[in-house]
Amino acid sequence: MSKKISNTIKTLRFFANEMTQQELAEKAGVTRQTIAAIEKDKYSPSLELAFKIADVFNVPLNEVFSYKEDE
Amino acid sequence: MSKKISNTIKTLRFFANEMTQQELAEKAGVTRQTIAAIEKDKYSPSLELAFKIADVFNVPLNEVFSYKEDE
DNA sequence: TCTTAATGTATAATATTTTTAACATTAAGT
DNA sequence: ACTTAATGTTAAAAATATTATACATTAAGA
Repeated sequence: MSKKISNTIKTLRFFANEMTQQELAEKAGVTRQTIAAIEKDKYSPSLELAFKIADVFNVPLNEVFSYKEDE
Repeated sequence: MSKKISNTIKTLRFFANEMTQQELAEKAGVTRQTIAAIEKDKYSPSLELAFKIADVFNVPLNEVFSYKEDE
């Protein structure tokens, strides 16, 4: 009944030449812990950070984050 | 040189039978002030709220929010 | 086996978003 | 002119995201 945000960051990192969390963090302008927390769904990022992460991978935001019913 | 988030909430409200800020706020589960602040670019919402707002209008997130170079 | 890079995790401090409450202004209808 | 709904706006509190620091674990290579 309720929707949740999920993401494909780990996969995207893997296909981006196995980019590390650290590298992604630097390119997105945040710390490694922030990336780790988001990857593990500890919390959902700000819209701005979501856009920045998508930009790093050169994909639209909806290829990184989706909002769907959680099964 | 820097990117900024902009949104089309006001327009979307207008085309959604002139939905008020108050109605949108209720449907998105936030207060009217939050909608007003976002409409006026006082700050960018959380990713979750961005998704909820898009859901209210039944459009993808990128039809509500965009992240582009500011002129 | 030893090192090292990468990741997992936790906690307290800081920053940002969101709420609550309040009052002002605008536009429309009567 | 009066009323009312909608919006503009502000300030302080509460909630959530992010940082900084620190230490543990894992996997891979020398």
